[in-house]
Amino acid sequence: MPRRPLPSGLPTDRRIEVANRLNSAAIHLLRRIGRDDGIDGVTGARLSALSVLVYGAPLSNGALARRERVSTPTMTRLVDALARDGYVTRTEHAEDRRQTRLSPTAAGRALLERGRARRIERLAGELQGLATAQLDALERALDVLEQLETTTEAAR
Amino acid sequence: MPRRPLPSGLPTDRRIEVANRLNSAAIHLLRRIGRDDGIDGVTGARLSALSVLVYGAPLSNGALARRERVSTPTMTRLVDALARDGYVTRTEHAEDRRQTRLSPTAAGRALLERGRARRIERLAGELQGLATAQLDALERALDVLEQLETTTEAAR
DNA sequence: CGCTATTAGTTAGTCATGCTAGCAATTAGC
DNA sequence: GCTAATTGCTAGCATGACTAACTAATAGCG
Repeated sequence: MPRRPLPSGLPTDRRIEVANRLNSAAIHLLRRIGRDDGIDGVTGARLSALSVLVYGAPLSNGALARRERVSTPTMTRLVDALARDGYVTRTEHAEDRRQTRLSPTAAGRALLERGRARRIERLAGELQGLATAQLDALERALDVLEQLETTTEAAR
Repeated sequence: MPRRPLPSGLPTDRRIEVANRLNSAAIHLLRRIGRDDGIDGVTGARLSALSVLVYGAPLSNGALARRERVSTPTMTRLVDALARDGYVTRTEHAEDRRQTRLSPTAAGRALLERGRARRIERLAGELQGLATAQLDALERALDVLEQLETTTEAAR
């Protein structure tokens, strides 16, 4: 948890300072909410992939991997786990049998929509103590980060 | 990258929505800036630990683990890597020889202060296109997240 | 038509990070 | 001085990321 000005007091560029803080904040956030989710077994990476499916199904493995910015083998394994746990189904593509059509199951949708995954509940619980203005601040930053993501994506 | 309102349009609690977005944003952020950093070999978790040391050295392994909220074995391994790469030194504690005194080297400080680590450079580069108001928004959210962290810490 | 090239997905093997359990060394307490 | 607690480390497990290489299917071209 980097405290603001670096101790040596160098005129560190503001963007670098924000970058350092973002790095730590993201790591600490994910650590706090944990990576295994006991009963439902839905870890962060799996949840994130599932959320994309809920918004945009059906998608092929490759398309989902690109949206999530991971390699296709990585996505294969994430989908393996989600399918094993009954949150996602794989069906054949009608025209191109090389592809897999991925879709969320009802259970998969429910998991996301009701914030049922343990890690999300845990995080939401932490947010409970925040004032409305602070929640607003988080939302505005998320808008920026998500926009950053799409522009970065466009540029690749 | 969860697009805002869930498709089914359930009156999902606002905190749960923010929690979902935070989860995905953190995961995507860390993925984008990469996890191995080639030449300098300084990954996210290592950088984060190093930054705590730069602000608060000397610390023992256990104290650093507590601040970073990881187990002591995990911290041992992070410090192993940092020491191997010359960013941190281990010395004996004068009074209690069970403890290790951890301090950053000059190289360790430089890495952080000048944003030299690849992942930080990469992230700072992405931030370059942002307007001042957007950087402000990020900073305000980071204040909230960092405060959240200390309060959560107090409650454990 | 048939061979080659491309594309999609999966499998195999590697590395970084987390964890818990258990050990050795040291310090503290009775 | 013996026992208990603390500290750090080693070992072994799981997840999630990657690249390389394989299989299956489709597309393209002579």
